[in-house]
This record gives sequence, structure tokens and C-alpha cells, in this order.
Amino acid sequence: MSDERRLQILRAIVQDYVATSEPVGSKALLERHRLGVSAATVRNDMAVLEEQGLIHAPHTSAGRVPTDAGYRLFVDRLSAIKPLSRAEKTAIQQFLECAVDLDDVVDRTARLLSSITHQVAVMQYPSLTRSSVRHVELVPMPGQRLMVVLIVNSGRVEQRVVEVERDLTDEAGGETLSLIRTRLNAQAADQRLVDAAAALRSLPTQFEPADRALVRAVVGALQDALVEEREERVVLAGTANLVRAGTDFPTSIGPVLEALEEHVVLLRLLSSVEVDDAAVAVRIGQENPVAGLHATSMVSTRYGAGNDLVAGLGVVGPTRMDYPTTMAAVRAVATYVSRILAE
Amino acid sequence: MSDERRLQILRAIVQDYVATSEPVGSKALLERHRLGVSAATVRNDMAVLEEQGLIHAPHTSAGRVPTDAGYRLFVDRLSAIKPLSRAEKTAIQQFLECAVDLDDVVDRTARLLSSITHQVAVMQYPSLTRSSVRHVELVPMPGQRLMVVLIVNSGRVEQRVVEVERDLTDEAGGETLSLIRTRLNAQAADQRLVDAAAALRSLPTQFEPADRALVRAVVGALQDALVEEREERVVLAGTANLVRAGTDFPTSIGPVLEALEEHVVLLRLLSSVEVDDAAVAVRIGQENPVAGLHATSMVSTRYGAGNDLVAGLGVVGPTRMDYPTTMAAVRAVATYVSRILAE
DNA sequence: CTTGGCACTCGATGGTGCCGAGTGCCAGAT
DNA sequence: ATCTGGCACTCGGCACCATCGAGTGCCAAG
Repeated sequence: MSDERRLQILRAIVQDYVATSEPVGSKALLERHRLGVSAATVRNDMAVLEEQGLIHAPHTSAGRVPTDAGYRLFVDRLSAIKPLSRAEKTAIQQFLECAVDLDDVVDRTARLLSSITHQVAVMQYPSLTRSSVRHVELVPMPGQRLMVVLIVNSGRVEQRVVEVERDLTDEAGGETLSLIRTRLNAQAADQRLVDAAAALRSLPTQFEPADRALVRAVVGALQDALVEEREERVVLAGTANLVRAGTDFPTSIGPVLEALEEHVVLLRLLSSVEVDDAAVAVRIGQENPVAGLHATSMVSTRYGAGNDLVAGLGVVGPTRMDYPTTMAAVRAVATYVSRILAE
Repeated sequence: MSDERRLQILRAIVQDYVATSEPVGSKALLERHRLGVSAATVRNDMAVLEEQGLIHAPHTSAGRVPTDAGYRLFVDRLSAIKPLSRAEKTAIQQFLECAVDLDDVVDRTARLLSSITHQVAVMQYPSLTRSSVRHVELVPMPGQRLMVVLIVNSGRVEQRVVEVERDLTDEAGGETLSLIRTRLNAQAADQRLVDAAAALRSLPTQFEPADRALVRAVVGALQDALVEEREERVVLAGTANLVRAGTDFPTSIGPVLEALEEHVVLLRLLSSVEVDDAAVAVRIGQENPVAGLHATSMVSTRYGAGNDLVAGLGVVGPTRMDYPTTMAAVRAVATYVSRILAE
């Protein structure tokens, strides 16, 4: 059963290549790993691995380099996520704890992640869709207009201004608004955004005919704000790390930078990972649907306050990456930022 | 008066160097510009220019390259901002016109600026400090807490939660809040943020002693929101352009990317340009206070809805940059985005 | 003050040869 | 059947070298 040994050799190749960034040859492998066999045997096994498309030789007389498929196998079967040390964990926690508001949490998290992985951190702002409603506020404005303010438990605020048929800045208008506000919040508060949108649909019918148009306008604006995800932002940190890793990219880091600027695309990438809770997703090289990222790997997971894994976060780096460590870092950071957000 | 001719030679050197990115020698200069003198004369003048610190030879037998001081002189006295063509102007206008909201305006503007200048665009979000208050809203929350919401005319919303001494969710609390809200808005609405902060200082004294602590807490939170500029964000676009211009940077683009990630620093750079309306500010090389940007130039100006030039916008690129064209582009984009925002 | 001429400098370019890591393959050992 | 040592071969990387040419500074003459 030399199958087993071949996989060990693959693992060794990946580890060495990640460590040295140079193609690894049979001899060098023997020096660093005490496999109980000779160089010739290793060479034979390497030939098989190459046949299977797991490794590849840049040119005739050079060592081997893992292919995307090789990394994939390594990640799936040959490595375990390497847990962080206690010291690292407390450092993460302390760094995140002194954040003063949501923006600061996101900013700090992204910087932290990039600095401990030495790669580009990508972090989605907590998304509306999975959050819940904290409060809805109605603000009458001059000129027969009404501002609808939606406050989400993630701390985000959305607002819409609607035109209404009458001026609400007077006494009577205030009472009407107060009534609407109360019922609105009774229906929507603490609901998930999607649920709130559904729950509000029947609200107009609970009011007297005279007020229905008004309520309908308010609910319409609110549903717009509830459903639309346009405030979904993504922040980057550590793009300078790409330069350091520049030699790992076949052509140049230009296309990578370009791809990273397409925030919409990044969002899709972050969102489209499978929903396995607490799992860290890895996209390796060509597995990435974006051409600019074909020479990169993306390690990502989800995070969010409480049980709702509201948004995605991860890193982008060269395929030649220390996957176990990176995966551990991403998972740990996601865990801690979730904990911070939960309060 | 050969002083004049020397400046023309400097101008020619800058233009050629910008165009070819290669040190320009006396002979090459004669081919591209019909100066009425011989190569030897040009050489003599170049020697003088070098003595004055305006140009510099990378090594003994190479052409000359402008120094920061040379560019400075060129920008100040030897060039005129090159107006854009009509076609370019309408293209800018059309591209910006189809933006759907504030975020979209900012996003499109930054991308546009980077794509027409082929450099990194830097754009500050409309700043709070110069905007004015549209409305202040008070929202009672369970647990003796009160949410203070500040709505700014730029469309931005700031919120603070304050602890208060009594529960305000009941009838009496609602009336008190209503009173505070009315006076608050009477004082602050339509004021510039700084003015509003000042105007509110005396508000607590206008209330009965029983309510003063409450009002003071509200005003405190509000002033915090008014004064603090922390929501000031900056967006970048076209960082990939740095790669293309990579050869212009002595070491690598790494430090530049790092500097660009320090949004706080960028904001300070954008804000600290002199307030000459409609002027385009240029910071060349070492003039930049940030070490990472010592090999770059920053061309920036201010923009904003109406007469208030609320925020800054500009580009960062190598010192070897086509200043007249870049300055024109920055100015034009600022003008058009201001126009869009004015509606 | 300008100009042509001249000797000199120095980076860039391209060719050459060597070195060594690494391979594939094969015959013999286990 | 599998592993091992040996051997011939490949090929990129590096150092060395010679050449080339754009460009300079300087000087003497116009």
C-alpha cells in the first residue's frame, strides 16, 4: 500500500514549498522529512503524483510544485487546522475589545486578520438580510414628507423619505404617527428583516381607511429598505501584503488588485460559500470564478452576532499559502468578532 | 537673459520625461523640441539647472530627470491646466448622472477619476463638519436608554445611545421628549454642524431643573456626534494602476499601498489643502508629509454640493505624472460631482 | 555667449561557459 | 513486486566579459 506514502510525500512537498517557495526536489525532501525511503523511490512516487495531476515540474530539471488539485487534496485530507496558541487568542480578543463602534470593529478586524495572516483580508459588513429590526422611527419633515428610519440590530441605520398626502408636523399628525409607530414596532421589532417585511404586509388593513394610504407608503419605504441590500459593503486590509508575495504570481499582481477592487464581485464570493456553520471554506486557484483571482486562494468563513452568521470574512492570498495556519486564523477571528458583535 | 531659455529647457525636460519615462539627454531634447540652439548650449544650461537643484542625473552618463523642485517649478510657472475636450466633459457628466444614490455617486466618481487619469483616485465622503443639520430625533428605548439620531443634509445619519435616569417609554416621558425634540430642532436644524454644536450649549438652561440632566445627556451625545468626524470615510479606486506605474517607484509599490491603507492619514491629506476655492492643490514627492508617499504626487481639490466645498478628492500617482492633464481631470470631475450633488 | 569637437564614463545588452540541482531510467538487491 | 544506487542527461541561473552607444564635461575657437 504505497498509496499512503505517496500522499505523505505530497504533504511534504506542499509543506516544503510553502515554507521555502522553491520547487522541491527529491533530495531536499529527504533532508527535511525522515521518510524511510531513498531518493529514487521518492522520484518514482513523484512521477506518479505528477501523472495524477497533483504536482507539476516548472521545467525539466527543477523540483516539483503542487498544482491546484494538489493543494485541494492537501487541504481536504492531509492537513488539520492548526489551532492558535493561547497567547495569540488573547491578543486577538484584546485588540478587538477596544473597538468603539461598528465601523471600528470592522476596521480592526480586517487589519488584524491581514496582519496575522500576512495576506489581504476581505470583510463584508454585517448584512441586513439576516439581521433583525431593532426599531423603526418616523420623522415628519416639512413639505408633506416623512422620513422613515430603520434601525437594525447590527447597529446599521437605513433611511427613506416618502412623499405623503398631508402635512404631519402638526398635533394631529403627531398622534397619527405615534399610533403607526407603535403598531409598526409591535409588528416588526426583533423580527428578522425578511420576516418583518412579511409581517408588515397586512399592517395597512389594521388602520382606518383615511390613514391607509399613509401607512401603505410607510410600509412600502420600509420594505424597500428591508429587502434591498445595497448598503452591503466590503472592506479590504493588507493589500500591501500582495507586494511581498508578488513573486508567487505568474504575471503580476495587477489583475489581482483589479479583481479586489470589484467589491460587488468580492461580496458574491464571500456570500456564495456553503452555509456549513463554523466551517472554513477554501477556494483554490482556478476554483475561483473570477479570472483575476485564478492565481490566488481565498479562505473564508461566516460570522455574525449570535447564531445568525450574518456576513462573510476571509483572506485572499497566493495559492502557495500556509493553509492550516490561515484557516485557523480566519476561524478564530470570525469567532471573536462574532463574540464582540453579540453584545 | 538666458534665464528664460533655461526654463523652457526645464519644461521640455519635464514633458519629455513624462512622455517617455526615460532620462532625457541634450540630443534627444533637440530632436523633439526646436530650440534654436545647439546641444552643447543645452548641456551648459542643464548643468546650471542641475546646480539649482531642478534636475538631476541618475548616473554619470545618463540624461536628466526632474527633481521634486523641478516639477514644482513646472507646475507653478511653466504649465497651464489643459482643459478637457467637450467630448470628455459630456462623457464625465453622463457617467455620473446615472448614479442612483450617494454611495453610487462616490463610487462612480472615484472609478471615473482613476480611469481617466490612470492613477489612484482618492475621494473623501462628504464630511459632516461642513454640512448642516436636517433633523434630530429622539427614540426612547427599553432599559432607561435613549437613542439620539442626527440626520445631516448630506443624507448621512449618526446615532448615539445614552443612559438616562428614568424610563421614557411611558406617556409622560413621551411628552417630555416631544418638548425636547421640538426645541432641539428649533435650535439646531439647518445650522452648520459646528454652529449647531455651539447653539445647543445653552439649551439645558431653558428647561426645568428636573429635566436638565436629561437634556444635558442628550446634548452631550449630540455634540459628540456633531464634532466627531469619525464617520468620515475615504474610498480608493484604481490601485491597480500603481502596478502599471511600478517602474516609477524607486523601491516598490509596497510602501505606497501601505500608506494608502491608512485612511485616516489620507483624510488628513485631503483636508489639509489650502481652501482656495476652485484651486487644484499639488503635493509633489517629498512635500508629502507621509513617508510612504515620498515618491508620489497628490493632486487634489475640494468638492461639495452648492457653495460649501464639503470634502476633498484627488489622485495619487508617481511624481512623473502629466500634471496639466491630471489637474484638469481632477478639477473637472470635482466640478461635475458637485453639480450632481447639488440636486 | 555659443558652438563643434573630443575624450571619457557607465549602464545596458548579449554571448559564453560553468555549475549544480534535479530528473528518468535501468540493473541489481531485497 | 518493490526499493535502491548509479549514471547520463537537461537546463536554468550566475558570473564573466566584451561591446556599444547615449550622454557628459571641458576646452578652444568663433
